[in-house]
Parts: sequence; structure tokens; C-alpha cells
Amino acid sequence: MALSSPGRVAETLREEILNGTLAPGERIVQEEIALRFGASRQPVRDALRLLEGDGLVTLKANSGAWVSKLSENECVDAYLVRERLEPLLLSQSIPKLTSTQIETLENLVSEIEKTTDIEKFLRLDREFHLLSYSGAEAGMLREFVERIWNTTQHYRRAFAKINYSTNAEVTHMEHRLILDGIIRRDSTQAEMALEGHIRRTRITLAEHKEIFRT
Amino acid sequence: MALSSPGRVAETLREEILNGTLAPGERIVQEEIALRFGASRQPVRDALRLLEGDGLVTLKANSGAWVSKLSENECVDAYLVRERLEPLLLSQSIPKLTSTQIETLENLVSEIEKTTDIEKFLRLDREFHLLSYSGAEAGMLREFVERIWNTTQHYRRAFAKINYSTNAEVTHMEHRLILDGIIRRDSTQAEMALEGHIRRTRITLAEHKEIFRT
DNA sequence: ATAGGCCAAAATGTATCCAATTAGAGATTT
DNA sequence: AAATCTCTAATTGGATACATTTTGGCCTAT
Repeated sequence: MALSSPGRVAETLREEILNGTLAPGERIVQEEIALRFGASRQPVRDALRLLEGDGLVTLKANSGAWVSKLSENECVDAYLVRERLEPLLLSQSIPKLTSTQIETLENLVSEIEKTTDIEKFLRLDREFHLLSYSGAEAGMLREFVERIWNTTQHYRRAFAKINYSTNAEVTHMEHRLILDGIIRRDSTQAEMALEGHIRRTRITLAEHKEIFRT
Repeated sequence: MALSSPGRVAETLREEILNGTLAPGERIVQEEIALRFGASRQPVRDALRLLEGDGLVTLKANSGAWVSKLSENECVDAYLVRERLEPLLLSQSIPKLTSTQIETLENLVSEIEKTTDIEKFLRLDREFHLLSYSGAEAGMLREFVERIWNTTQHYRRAFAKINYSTNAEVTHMEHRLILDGIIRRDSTQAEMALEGHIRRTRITLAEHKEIFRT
């Protein structure tokens, strides 16, 4: 089924927010968007509400829309939630992953180790983790996790720029441990490795408060 | 600040969905709602999008809006997520609860033990748990938890009707344990008691699949 | 010089009208 | 008799026009 008009608008805006074209805190004017898409403001309003539901946009009545912004506390909070939810999601996914999917996961880890480009790293890392969850049924849990990934995307980028050169090796090892657990269908190991992975990122992130100043 | 028009419509509909006036699966016609509120369909559409974000309403393009419905799996999933998130939220809340709030919590537990009316039990139980989280900062974690409470409200009601007479005592004991942890500011005990409370409910719920047949 | 209020321009919110899509009932065919 | 097709009524989606609110700049008064 083709996407509805608000759906298409939301999709494009989501893309632009995730890849950084639209920065957190930036204002979004309904009429500008409407002009860009050759539509009226109505579908744009619907699209903004959709994105609000994804946590990507913050609406204020009678005032306007802004790209969502996280404080340091909110960002740490997001990682604490990830620590609790993603291992659960992974354990639901592992029994149903196909061997083809697991092969792709292996390739992704190798690609991640090879790349030196931040944008490519972010894309591959996101693909690796989300694919590792694809065996789980669609539902609230997956929605929540995807929403967290969306709202924290910008901070992962800022963090990666600072941290990538020094700590890449540890990240690669963690990915390998998670992957090993997946390959052997050892949910417990995979869960533990993933929890540690997220936890370490949270702690390292908290040491770089400068990301949240501006 | 007064609520915007879509805000008021959404608030009323939310209330009606939570108290069961609008049943899961029931269709919501835009024009009917618009007439009821003496408004046009535009604010109603916005309200529906808001409720979609809360997970209370499911929209289908070019077709309409329905009160959200959970399958048995989705409901169990919701409880698994609760088991992971609510103890975390409670531990963040406990250090900041005021003594006035804790007194109110004590009164709520007593009220819950006294009541025999299901609707009153549901209202008090909800108030107890949500108040116990009120020390935590507003943020993603609290939003997620409130959303889960919203979407599972109808099933808690159905479950309470079946289960209330036989298992009320255990529930009361669990509440007392959680409360004791809160009073002594012992986050670990409170977390464990809460996790057990949710876990037991999930397991008992899974034994009553008839709730999901209609 | 600074704080406060007022006014104008711009953006959001609402209503009405028209177009497009869907769903359901009834008839027709196999 | 069951299934499918078609047509119509009802409902949702989108665009334009108008009302309301906000915001920021400017002026005035202290």
C-alpha cells in the first residue's frame, strides 16, 4: 500500500532529522514544509503529529514545532531504558533469526570494523542492532526501542565524533561478543554482552557533557 | 495554561477509553465527536493523532479510527516491559518522594484493602502506583510507563473482575511490601517487590486467555 | 539606560467546502 | 445457495479562507 500524504512528509522529515540536516532545537514552520511538498498545511500538521509520536518533534500549542532536543539527564535516562529493554528484545529475537539474517549480521560487524567514516559507522551500527532485533514480533517493545534510537541519534553522532578514534576497538569487541551469542543462539550471553555495551556507552557519554552545551 | 481544543477533546476521549465507555475495537467516527464537542472535524483529527501517540487509538489511512486492542501476546509483552521499566522508575522516584506523598501512599494502600468495588480498586491501584513514581523526573521513562498503563487499562479491568475475589490478599501483601520499601527508602526492596508484583500479575493473566476472546 | 507595555506582522488554529476512498448492501451469476 | 461484482451512501482526506494567538521590535515612561 502506498504511503499517505502525511506519511510521506513525515518520512522525509524523519530522514532529515536523523541524518542531521535538521538539528535539535531547530524550528519547523508549517508553511515552509507545505510549500516544499506542494501540499497544504493540513497534511503537514498531521505529519508533525506523527513525528511527535516518534519523539522526533516537539509541538507547543499555538506556537509551533521544533526538532526534539535532549538534555544530558534525558539522554542518560534514554540509555538506562535501553539497558533494560534491548536485552529483552534481543532475547525474543534470537530464536527466530534466520541463517541469512545472521550472515548479514556477520558482514555488518566486519564492515563496521573496516570503516573509518563516521556517517557510515552510524548507519551500519544502527543497521546491525536493529537487524539483530528483527526476529522479535512487532509490538510495543520494538516501537519503544526504535523510538529511543530515533531520539538519541543526534547524540550518538556527536559522541561518535569525539570518541570514535580512541574507543573503537572496545566497541568492535563488544559487537563480536553479541554476534557470538547470536550465532550460538545463546541468548544469555548475547543479552549480557549487549547490556554491557549499552552501559559502557552510557558511562562514557556522561563523561562528555560538552555534547549538550549549545 | 488552558488546554488547546484538540487537547480537551483528546482528554475527554482518553477518559472514556480508560473507564471503558469506549471499548477496544470500537470505531470512532470523526463527525460524531465533532458534533459532541461543537467543533469542526479538524481539531478532532488532531485529537485522534494525539491519542494514537498514546497508543489508545489506532488509525488507518482513508478508513477511520478505532479504540486500540491488544492481543494476548501484546498484553504479556506489555507486562514484560513493565517488569523492566517500573522498578527502574520507582528507584529514581523514591529518593525524592516527600513525606506528604508517602502518607498519601499509605492511605491509598489502606483504601485499596478496604474497597470491594472493582472500579474503585482500579482507580486507587492506578493512583497508588503512579503516585509512587511521581518523584522521578518527567521524561521518556515516565511517558513509556504511563503509556503502558493506558493501553493495558481495559485488560486490567477484565482481569480484576475475574481474579479479584480469589487473589486480593496476595495483591495487598505485595502493595504493603512495596510501601515498606518506599517508607524506609530502601529502593532495592521496593524494586524487587514491584518486579514480583508485576511478574505475578503477568503469569496469572496468561492463565486467563478467555479475556482476549470476543 | 532599562524595564515594561503596546502594536504590527507572521505563524498557528479552525471552519467550510469539495474530492477521493472505502465499506456495505443488493443484485446477478455460477 | 454461495460467491462475486457493482453501485451508492457515508466517511475520511485535502485545500482554501478566515480567526486567533504569539512574538519581537519599537516606543514610552520611570
